[in-house]
Amino acid sequence: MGHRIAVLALDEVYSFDLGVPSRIFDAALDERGNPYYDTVVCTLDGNPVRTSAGYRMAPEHGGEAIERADTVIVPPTRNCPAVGTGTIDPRLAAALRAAAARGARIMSICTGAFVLAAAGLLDRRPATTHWIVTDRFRALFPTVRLDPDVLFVDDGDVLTSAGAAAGIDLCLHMVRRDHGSEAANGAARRCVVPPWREGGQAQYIDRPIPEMSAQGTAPARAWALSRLDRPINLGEWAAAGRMSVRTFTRRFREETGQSPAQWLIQQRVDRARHLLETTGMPVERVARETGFGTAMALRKRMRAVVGVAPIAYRRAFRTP
DNA sequence: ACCGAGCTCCGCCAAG
DNA sequence: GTCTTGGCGGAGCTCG
Repeated sequence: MGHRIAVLALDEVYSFDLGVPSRIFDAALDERGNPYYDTVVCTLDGNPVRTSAGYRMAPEHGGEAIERADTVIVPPTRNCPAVGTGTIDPRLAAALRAAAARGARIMSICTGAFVLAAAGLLDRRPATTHWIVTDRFRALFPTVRLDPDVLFVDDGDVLTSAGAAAGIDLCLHMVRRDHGSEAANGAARRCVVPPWREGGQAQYIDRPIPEMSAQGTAPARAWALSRLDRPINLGEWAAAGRMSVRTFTRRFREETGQSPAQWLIQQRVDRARHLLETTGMPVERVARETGFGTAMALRKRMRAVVGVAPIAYRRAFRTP
């Protein structure tokens, strides 16, 4: 069996967040259609817990699922004691610490980060949580390097994500990290969600629903994607969107949460990943086709965004 | 390792 | 009065 994931339901767990991991991970399939992950929902002692939505959830697994898991996921709960007092049930803390100590990955969604922090798993480490509880979190856990502005934070064996839907982004990110962007794209397609948003993207976007075509920067983004292999400077890009440079950059950030240049690098890296995974194209050529120009520029960006060099990325994810 | 030219981002502000 | 636009310039970055 593949990678085992245990989603830990605590009392008054939010049912939406509880359901996200199994939905995404069950949709991550290899080229033969076999699942990469084995995802189960459990409670600490195997007993039913209340959900936030007025029904009880009777799990088929208890603490043993946590002991076996390669990844443990903590979704948020309503009236979470960790948010109120900064403390949690000692048995819960012990179970999470034991899992981390044996090398399991620990991940939280939304205010689940309070539980990880209360278990001492985030001390002096970078993390995020829902933007609305930023002050509360800082007051309770001053040693955690909280970044309230991003969708999720991947610190290797500890991953935290922002409010609700950012859990989807983090799950997709994990699939991508483990099995490459083709696998993550496949899972996203099967779940009919957008392929992904990068972790660094802003939590708070003025206009979350980018209006279709209308006015706005959407047509300019499409234009950029159609000529991604060529250099694009801000002036001509803004002109393509029929706006001044100032208005263009302003609207762009409002609509995407990223600056135009950041977004462009993101798109180019995404395309480079795709080419590295699905073709044997030399790195120099991949760099040209993705608008980076030189292999050196591509290497630099890959390292910054993905953390590995192009060749290493291909070795890890090329499907024969 | 360093440097300078050029580009990007964004706060500020005046104009529509 | 309020909102949007876009020019300006400084800080910071990238590239050769």
